[in-house]
Amino acid sequence: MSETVVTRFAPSPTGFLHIGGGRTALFNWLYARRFGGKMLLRIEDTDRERSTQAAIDAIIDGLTWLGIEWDGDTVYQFSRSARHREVAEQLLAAGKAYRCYASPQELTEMREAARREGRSKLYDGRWRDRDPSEAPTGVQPVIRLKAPQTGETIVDDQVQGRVTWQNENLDDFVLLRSDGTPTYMLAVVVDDHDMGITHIIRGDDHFNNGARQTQIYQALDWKVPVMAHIPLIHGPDGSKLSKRHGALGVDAYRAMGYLPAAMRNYLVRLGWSHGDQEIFSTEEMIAAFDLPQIGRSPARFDFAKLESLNGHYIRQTAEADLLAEIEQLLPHLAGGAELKAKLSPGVRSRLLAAMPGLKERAKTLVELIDSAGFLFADRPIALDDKAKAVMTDEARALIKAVLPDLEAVEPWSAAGAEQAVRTFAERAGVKLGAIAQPLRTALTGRVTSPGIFDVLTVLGKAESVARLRDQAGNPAG
RNA sequence: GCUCCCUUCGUCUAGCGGUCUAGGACGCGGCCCUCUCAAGGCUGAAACACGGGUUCGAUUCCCGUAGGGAGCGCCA
Repeated sequence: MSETVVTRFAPSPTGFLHIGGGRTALFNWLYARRFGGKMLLRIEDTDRERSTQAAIDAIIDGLTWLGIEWDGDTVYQFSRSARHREVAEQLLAAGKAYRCYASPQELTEMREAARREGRSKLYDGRWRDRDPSEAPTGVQPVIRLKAPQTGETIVDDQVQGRVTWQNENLDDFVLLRSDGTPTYMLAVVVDDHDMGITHIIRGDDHFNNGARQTQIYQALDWKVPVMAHIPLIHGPDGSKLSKRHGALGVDAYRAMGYLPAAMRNYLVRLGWSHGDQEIFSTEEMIAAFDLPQIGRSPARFDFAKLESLNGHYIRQTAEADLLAEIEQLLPHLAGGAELKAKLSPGVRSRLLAAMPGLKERAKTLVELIDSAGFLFADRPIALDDKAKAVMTDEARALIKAVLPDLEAVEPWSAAGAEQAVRTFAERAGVKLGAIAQPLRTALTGRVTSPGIFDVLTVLGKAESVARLRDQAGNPAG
């Protein structure tokens, strides 16, 4: 009878939800879903100095945006400190832990001396076997685990394999601080146990902690959960992921115009694979995800691939959904508010009509919004530098010459406009491109845009003609 | 310094002793399509870190070397 899978995501609220945390959460979520289990969320806020409500909000927002849902109530670790203390006392009573009266200064000196002499910086166990009567008065002790000094501690990790530590290389670490609050090491074990966690999937940076935590489980005679330590994500140059590289909050990725589905797809393929498959719907990820396919080497973060994936998902998304995404994104963008104000029903329907041509060309939502700028620009249309170079005297002359043909198109349609322009080009003895580029420039102010006949259609006859007249040099009317 | 981990194209990866003249994807080059830019199609360049073993046979197993990473707090 196999037990139900229970995973957890346990971030410390000392900053935003970064990309590595997002992936860890995704893996936990996928694993739980795959095996019909649950994923719990625990906020590790035992560091009162650095934990903030803003960080908690950012983490929850980030997970929500990524589409990762957790089960049950969020557990706040700090609220469980009485229980943590209780377990520390229990260990003390059982002789599995002891009080250490060494002061922080004393320990610093110990480590410095160890370093000078080329010895290990581990705690030397100076209070391990001392008689309690020797305790100095007026000093609040910490409680340390009485860890085994011989033998070995084994972590049978699902990703890293079976790894063995010689116990002499592990020390008597602190369980309870002198102020009576638990350390991370103790709190994690107690909470994971009490919450019924069966699988711990977390970053590789916790791998060494895995051995220490195993010792706590053993001292308590509790069952050690299955562990899976996933490799960290590195920057493009292979070094630690820094802010400059992409160690941004997931909210930053939203602001850059990435879609949650693209983000999930990119993240799931960072360190995990399923044969040659690159594109995964959420259902496919859940169906295929498992621990053995997680690689053991760190992956570098690559914006180019993320962009490519994002472009794919943008193209896959229905026009109306894209419009909704854009409207949700606007408040997160600089200058988004003014743009939002311009979204009248008329502009929205224009945007919707132009969307097929727009989404084909955009790698991010921000690019999409930018390329849609001509739809709500005011006349006369401002030309960018490349557009100015196109707008030569000949170009103006061509626009002026084709205008009457365009004005004669009735009813206004892409097909009608196309026929008029093609016929004109033939008559004038110029290639279609020679007339299309000036038209595009006059209509959009840019040298790239969706197909010119689509632009004409979306803008409508009156607006198109007016914009063309602006550039042809003829004042309207 | 000590402990632990990692090493296939520039990047993400497939590969779990012979099927590898090493596959896919992103990126890059070329061609096609074409009103621009994309998208799409075709195509090209591009990798098993190095040195020893084990084996009839190593990208795959073992040991070194080099390089990279993580940890060594009364932080998490």
